[in-house]
Amino acid sequence: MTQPLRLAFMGSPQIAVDVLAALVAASHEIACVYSQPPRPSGRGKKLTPTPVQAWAEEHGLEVRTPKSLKATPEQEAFAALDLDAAVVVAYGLILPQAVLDAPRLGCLNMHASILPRWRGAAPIQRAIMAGDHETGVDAMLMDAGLDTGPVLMSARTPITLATTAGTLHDRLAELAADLAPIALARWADGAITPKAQPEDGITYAHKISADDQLVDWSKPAAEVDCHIRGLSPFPGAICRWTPEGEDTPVRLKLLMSEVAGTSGGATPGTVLDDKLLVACGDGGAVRITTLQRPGKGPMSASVFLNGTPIAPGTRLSA
RNA sequence: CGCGGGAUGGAGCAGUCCGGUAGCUCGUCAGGCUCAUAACCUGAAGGUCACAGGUUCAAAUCCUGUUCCCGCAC
Repeated sequence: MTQPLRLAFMGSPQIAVDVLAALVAASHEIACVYSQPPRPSGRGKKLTPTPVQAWAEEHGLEVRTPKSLKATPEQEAFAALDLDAAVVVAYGLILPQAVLDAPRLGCLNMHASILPRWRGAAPIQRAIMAGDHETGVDAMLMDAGLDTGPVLMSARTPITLATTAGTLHDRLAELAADLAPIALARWADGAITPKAQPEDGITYAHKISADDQLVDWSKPAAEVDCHIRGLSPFPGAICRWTPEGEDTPVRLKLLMSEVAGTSGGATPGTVLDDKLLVACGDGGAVRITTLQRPGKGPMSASVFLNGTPIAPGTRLSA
């Protein structure tokens, strides 16, 4: 193994914590941790630090939470750390050129897709939603573009019909935590030649919007299923259901499903049996197996239906 | 004080507005039917209705306070 390196770590969500922990375990010196500033969140709208900040403070690491790195003083403070390298995982801030150039070995980013596919904010969800059969983690050298830098190393993992954004996230976090120290060490040793990303196959993983959550029943069953799994458990695929005898639709969050049966020509969105088999657009159908309603936690469909039967013929909308 | 929902046998819910016998679906247990079953039939067990006060002849239900849980927002 190589010499310990003097590093800065930049990241915000849980997946970044796993990588940070791996770097600490690999005996690198973490000179400073950067994370997004605490935001009002959680019930009661309390100011909550990011998972990375919380973890770093627990482990006695210095934490900085600037709103932006555009200001010269911030950049000078960063340069003054006199770093070998910075490791960036889902930080959420743009790194100006001055920051990218400051560390001796540059800035390494761990990205949760096989680039150039799914550059951007939500690669995990987008890969499942698009029906990809494989994804992975890339370690790459950052440049000024959005996830455009040359790739150092990759780790791949399959996506199956049982994969959700949640399980995939955990799997990729593991891979990223394994890969980061290795890629860093080999890069520091000069053992890797960075490989420019292919020109072909570029896609962008745009942030999930509220509209992206809505289920479009007119799509083929397989796509509806991927859509549901790709947004589970967060932020969740949404459809609306109007209980019998009421006017106001209830927002249902669909968390797990499987392709099953046929629509028999029924209008997409029609419930076909008493176990939440829903007609889709290609003559196929999807069975909802886990769901959640407002004010309640996630529930398997059978449990949900015990207290809230939904009759065949009921129409679900987006 | 960000907004909102909730606490009722083991699970999910109704009942609360308009106080008066604890209800539904499922599970569990026993028995039956069946070549057989997660199917079907019959029966049974299991609840201080979150907690504490108050009003009342009478409170799951009305009033006051408390605790705990959850959704939205990320």
